[in-house]
Amino acid sequence: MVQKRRRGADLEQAIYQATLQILKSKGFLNLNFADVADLAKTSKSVIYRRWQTPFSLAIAAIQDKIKTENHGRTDELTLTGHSLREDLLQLLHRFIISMQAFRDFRIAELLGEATQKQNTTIQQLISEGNAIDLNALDHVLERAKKRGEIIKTDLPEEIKLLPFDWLRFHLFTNQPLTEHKLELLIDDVLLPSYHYESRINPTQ
Amino acid sequence: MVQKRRRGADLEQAIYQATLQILKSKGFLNLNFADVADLAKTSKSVIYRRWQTPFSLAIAAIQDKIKTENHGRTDELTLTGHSLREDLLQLLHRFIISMQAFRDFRIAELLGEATQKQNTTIQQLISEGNAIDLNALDHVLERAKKRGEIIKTDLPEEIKLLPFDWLRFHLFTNQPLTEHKLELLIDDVLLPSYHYESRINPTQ
DNA sequence: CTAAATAAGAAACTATTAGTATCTTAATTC
DNA sequence: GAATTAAGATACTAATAGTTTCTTATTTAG
Repeated sequence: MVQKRRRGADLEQAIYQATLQILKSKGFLNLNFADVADLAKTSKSVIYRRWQTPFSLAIAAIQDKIKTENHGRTDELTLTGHSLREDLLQLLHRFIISMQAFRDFRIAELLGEATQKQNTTIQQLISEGNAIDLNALDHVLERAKKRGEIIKTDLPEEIKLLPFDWLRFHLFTNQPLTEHKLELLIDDVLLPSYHYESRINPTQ
Repeated sequence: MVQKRRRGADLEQAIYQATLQILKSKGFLNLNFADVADLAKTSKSVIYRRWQTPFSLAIAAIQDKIKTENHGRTDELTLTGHSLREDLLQLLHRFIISMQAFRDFRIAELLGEATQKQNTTIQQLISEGNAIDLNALDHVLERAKKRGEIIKTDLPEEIKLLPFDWLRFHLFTNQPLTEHKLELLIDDVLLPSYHYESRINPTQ
């Protein structure tokens, strides 16, 4: 006998898949429960029972994808570079790859809604992401220190997060993220910053 | 005799003012023609005759404000610093001030809509802004060069725009833009980057 | 100064759609 | 096998975006 009705986790997965597909094709601003229900071959009421708004559904679907795919966590990257530069390239390359997945879901559109609602889930996702990125960068800097390559590893968190912020900004504003830009960032900004000897302010 | 009906530019200004006020208080996502009409003490149809969507109205209102107030253009700033560091502080401080005005209008919410529509007006606004910022930074670097302070003025545009991008990212993600962060950016990133002697890649 | 043209403003109307409620029945549990 | 739970279908309600029509104030032209 064939199943006529899905339920529970099974059904939920179908809804998440439909949600992500619509996010990709039409974007968050055109995401509504009726379309998701149609695509997932279920009913509007089923979705209303589970989520309050298309926003919370979208967040849930994305979180689910992150959870199941564990998408390119930068802190689980095994670094094989023989220099700070190589390690940084590896790290930020991985970061870009994992970000591309989000670009597909047009999360930039979600951001507006999130800031409006002072959404805590999004804030949490961001700060979790930041923690992972910080960790990864610290690892890179430690390796460089051991190699005897650099002077500074005590940079403030804001500055350590700068490369990730900058790349995310490019993503949000739909500016292409190329390998070349990555090299510019590393050679012209990050390496000088991490190598810089003193933090004396030449205020004259 | 008192005017009973405003028209033309007069009326348009009233609509712009109402639009900006609603952007401030409720944000773009809650901007609709009916509310604007009410607040501007005019009629919905008057607005529909002029603009297609709340989005285009919002853009028009913001553009109008930029035009009339010429809001803190960084390229018209007269620099008085006696060092690169001081000039950078002055420039980026001014930048932050002018950005705050936009923050009030919650343009982050607009961004989602803009990226969805591949909006050219926004793209144009951004690239105009970039040109102004580049210009201003070049001026700062030139002054430093004349003082004999720095080595590099031939950085690629992407890198010259980095401080502005970073600050904008903070704005969009509602992270506080403090004077302290500005100093970190300048001391730990920009000065090292602009001073860095060689661009040899230490790939071993 | 008057007639014609233009555009503001009011109001009613239509269509869409978000959200809710109700009911039937499949699937699960006890 | 009865009772419970939840899926899925359908219909309903309320809100509102957008349109249309009409009246009249204001401007322009003769």
